Amino acid sequence: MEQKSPSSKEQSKEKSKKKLLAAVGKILKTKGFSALKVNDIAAVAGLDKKLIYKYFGGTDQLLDTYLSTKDFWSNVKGDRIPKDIKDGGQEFSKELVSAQFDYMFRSKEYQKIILWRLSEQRKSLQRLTTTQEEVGEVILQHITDPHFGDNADLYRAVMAILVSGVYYLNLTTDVNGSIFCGLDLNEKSGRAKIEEALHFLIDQTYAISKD
Amino acid sequence: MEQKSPSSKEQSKEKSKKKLLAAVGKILKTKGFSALKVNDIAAVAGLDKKLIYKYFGGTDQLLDTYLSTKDFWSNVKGDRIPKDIKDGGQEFSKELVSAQFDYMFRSKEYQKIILWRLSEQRKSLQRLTTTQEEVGEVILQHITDPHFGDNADLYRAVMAILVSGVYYLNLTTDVNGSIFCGLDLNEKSGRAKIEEALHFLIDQTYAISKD
DNA sequence: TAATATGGTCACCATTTGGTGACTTTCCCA
DNA sequence: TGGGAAAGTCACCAAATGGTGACCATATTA
Repeated sequence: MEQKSPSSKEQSKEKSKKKLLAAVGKILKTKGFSALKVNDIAAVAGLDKKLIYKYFGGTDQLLDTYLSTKDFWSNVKGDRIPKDIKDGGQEFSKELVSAQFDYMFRSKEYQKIILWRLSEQRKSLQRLTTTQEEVGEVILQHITDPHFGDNADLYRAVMAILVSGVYYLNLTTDVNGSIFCGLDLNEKSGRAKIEEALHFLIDQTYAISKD
Repeated sequence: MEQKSPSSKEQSKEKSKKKLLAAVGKILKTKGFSALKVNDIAAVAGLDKKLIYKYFGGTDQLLDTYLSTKDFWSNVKGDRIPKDIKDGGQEFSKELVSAQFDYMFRSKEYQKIILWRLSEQRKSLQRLTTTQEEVGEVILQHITDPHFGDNADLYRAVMAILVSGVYYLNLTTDVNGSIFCGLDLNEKSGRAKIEEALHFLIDQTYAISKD
C-alpha cells in the first residue's frame, strides 16, 4: 500500500474538515447541541458553510462524523479490566463508577452529549448507547453474573441505578443550582459524600453474596 | 369582595387562555420543549398567535404561566407524610422513591419538564427545583437526619443517587432503547427489578443505624 | 340603538436559518 | 506554461419563525 504524500490542496481540505469538526465540539461544549446550526458552525470555524455541504454532505453528516470520532469508553474499558479478579468485581465496580462520576464531571463535552442523547433520536447517538451496553454486558456476564448467581439481576439493577444517578447528578449540577438533597455537587465535600455513598452501596450489594 | 359573574366576553377570553395553556402541554408531551414555538402553539390551540402576545405578553410568559400551574409535588408531599414514624422514615423513603419512579414513568409531561430543566435556564423551572429541595429538606431534617445522626450525610447522598437514578432511568427509556444493564425498563419485569433494588439499597442504608 | 370596548383574525414585515449556483483563486500536472 | 480540477468565497433564494398594525365581529352599555 503506497503512502502518497498529501498535496497541499489535500492538506488544506483536511485542515478545513478538522476546523469544522472542532467547531462542532466547541459549540457543543459551550452552548449545547441545540446551537449546532450550519451558519454558526461555519462562523466558528472561520469558513464558509458551503464547505460543510461539500465535505460532509450536510450538517447531519457532519454531526455524525463528529460523534463517530468520539470514544467515551476508552477511559473505562480495555486496559482497565484486570485479569485477576478475586472479589467478584467488587473493587472494579467501585473504580468504574467512580471513574464515570469523575470523568463526566470534568468533561463538559461528555455531559452535553449525554444530554443530547436524552433529547434527540440519532443513529450515531444510538450507536454510543449500543456500544456502552455491549461493553457493559461483557463485564456483567464474565465477572458479576457468575459471582452473584441468583442475584445477578439485583446487581444489574443496582448498577443501573448507580450509573444513572451518576449521569443525572452531573447533568443537573450545570443547570440547576448544584444543590441536591442539601449536598453541593460542585464542592469537593459534596462530591466526596456521593462517592462515599456509591462505594457504600456497592459494598452493601456485594455483602449479600457473603452470607 | 363581590363576585361579578363573568360576561360572555370574559368567559371567552378565559377559555382561549386555557386553550393556549393546554396546547403548550400537548406539544410538550408529544414533541418536547424545543417544539414550543409561537406559531405551533397557536396552531394547536386553533387560535391566532396574536392572542399569545395579548394575553400573556409573549411565548416566554405563556410558558412560565404554564409551568407555574404545574405542581409535581402534590403526588408526594403533604398528606402523604405520615405522623407516626417509628422506623426513621425507612418505609416512607421506599414509598417516596417508588412513587417517583412510577409516576414519572407514566407522566410523559413530567419527563419532558425534567428534561427541559436539564437543558434550559429558566426562572420558572428553577423554581421547581427550589420547591423540591425545600420539600425534601423538611423531610430530611425532621425525619432522617435525627435518625441517622453522624451518618445523616450518607443517607442524603444515597437518596441523591437513588432519586437521580430514578430520573435518568425514566428519561432514557423513551429515547434510547429501553435496555440498561441488560434490563428492559419498559417491561414490568425490568421495572420490578429496579424497584426491588431501590428498596434493597434503602434497607441496606438503614441497616447501618442498627448495628 | 348607537358608541365603545374587546375578543379575535388577517396580512404583512424583519430576522434567522438552511441550502445552492456562480464565481474566484490556487494548486497540480500534462 | 496553460488548462483543468478542486479549495474556498459570495450573493442569493426559500422557508420558517417571531412579532405587530390594521381591521372585523360582537357583546356591553350609556
